[in-house]
Amino acid sequence: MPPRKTPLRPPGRPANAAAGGQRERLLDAAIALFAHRGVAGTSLGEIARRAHATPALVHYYFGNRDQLLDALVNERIAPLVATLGRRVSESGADASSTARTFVSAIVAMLAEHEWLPPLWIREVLTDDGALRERLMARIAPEIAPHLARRFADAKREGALNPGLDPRLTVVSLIGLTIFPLAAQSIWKRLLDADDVDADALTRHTLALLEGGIGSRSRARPRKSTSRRRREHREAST
Amino acid sequence: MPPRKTPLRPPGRPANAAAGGQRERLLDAAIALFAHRGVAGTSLGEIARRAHATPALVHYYFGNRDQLLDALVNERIAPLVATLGRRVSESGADASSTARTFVSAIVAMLAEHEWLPPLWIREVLTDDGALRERLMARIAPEIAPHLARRFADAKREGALNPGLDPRLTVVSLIGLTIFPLAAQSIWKRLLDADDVDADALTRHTLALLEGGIGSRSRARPRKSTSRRRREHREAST
DNA sequence: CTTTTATTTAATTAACTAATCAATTATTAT
DNA sequence: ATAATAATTGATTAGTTAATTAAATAAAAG
Repeated sequence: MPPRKTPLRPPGRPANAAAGGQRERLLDAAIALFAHRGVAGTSLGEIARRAHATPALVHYYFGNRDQLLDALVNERIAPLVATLGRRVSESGADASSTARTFVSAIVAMLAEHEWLPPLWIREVLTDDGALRERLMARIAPEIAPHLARRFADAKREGALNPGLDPRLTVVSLIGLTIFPLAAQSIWKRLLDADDVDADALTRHTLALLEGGIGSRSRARPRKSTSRRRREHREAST
Repeated sequence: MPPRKTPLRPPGRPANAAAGGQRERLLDAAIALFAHRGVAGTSLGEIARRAHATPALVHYYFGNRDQLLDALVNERIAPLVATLGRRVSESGADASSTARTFVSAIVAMLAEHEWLPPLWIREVLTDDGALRERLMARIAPEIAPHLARRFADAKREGALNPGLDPRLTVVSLIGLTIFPLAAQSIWKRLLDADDVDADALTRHTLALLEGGIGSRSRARPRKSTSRRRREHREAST
């Protein structure tokens, strides 16, 4: 009585070649959906549907949601972070160049894998994010503390802006990169900035890190009202 | 047959005074839960329970989830943003002082209302966030474009670091403030930075905006033809 | 005393969702 | 060829949870 809608694909093992890489396709679908609607908001069935497969197949390959997440972290995220870590630790020893390398590398990486910023925001930044513990335990410690140590050393040697906290400097760098990429759709609409691409973001951010917000080449309008007492710094070039 | 567990409170209007401000308590509970588990991840029943009320009461006051969100935005978020907007637009006309005012004011505001950063991250930044459209439509336009215009003017007058994009400058400022506050629990743990409070963040961020990451007082490492010039001055530890 | 307001309990309605099984077919190894 | 294994499906089950409404009740306001 239930008229078969359209037996899209009959059961049984499919004639090979066509079916190549179902598992990877499932991972792709999972990533895309997780980035869009969050891990908690995505059912295994949806993942399957998006990959033109069935819920049972997801179960076949991954067992359950948790193991799916493990696979996702191990096979898709960890390698990216490892590469980033390698690049940063190979960068020059001085703090500024480390920071520059980090910014360029992370922007490039996030721009190439556009699913990563939203996923990060949702599932790492968020208190009950499904990836937070996994990433905190395994991959974040490879980069952040390392950077913080470098900045602390630099500060001790007087090579860092003395007003900065080395640890917050790490946080600032992440805020200056992940956040803008994750929020793209908002500010592009709000500020009419469709023309801005990853490269422009990198250049802008590097300029900010290089010289701060104000222009060095001009006499600052002396503004006595605020606490701008500290005119000790030499605006040398 | 079902033995009445404990009729915690009998039906009917309660002896007044004790019950004052149920509605506000429901809003408080909603905010706290939304910040923790997200709007989609919070049932009206949970909100009620946290406010020591019943699901039906939520319905009585707000009708449905959507109207609850409206109330939340109108009564709790919009006023905060309006105040912020006022402060920024009253700030001095030059770009640097506007930026400084924005940073101090937004950090103070977010630190005072700790539910706001996580809520923002989850429900505004996120593609399907429950607050995105509401905020984009009503309150974001009051601040961001205004700032962008100021920075654009400043750049034209040579009062802004010429490497900066005025629109991205707005984005950077937000990334430097909301993000660190939203991610506190992560970096405090990861970087062992429990001592850092909102004030320290403000100072750090203002210093970064003032002078960038490097120290001005030192001879810059002469531009060695490429960055391959990494001598191992590797400090201790 | 009547009406309105605030509040509860209980019932109704409406979904999904994850997980597992048994059946089915293709491929590979023998 | 045949048997074993791998890949895949549809169907079923059972568990969960949520929003909404209706009816009941008590206090407060008029």
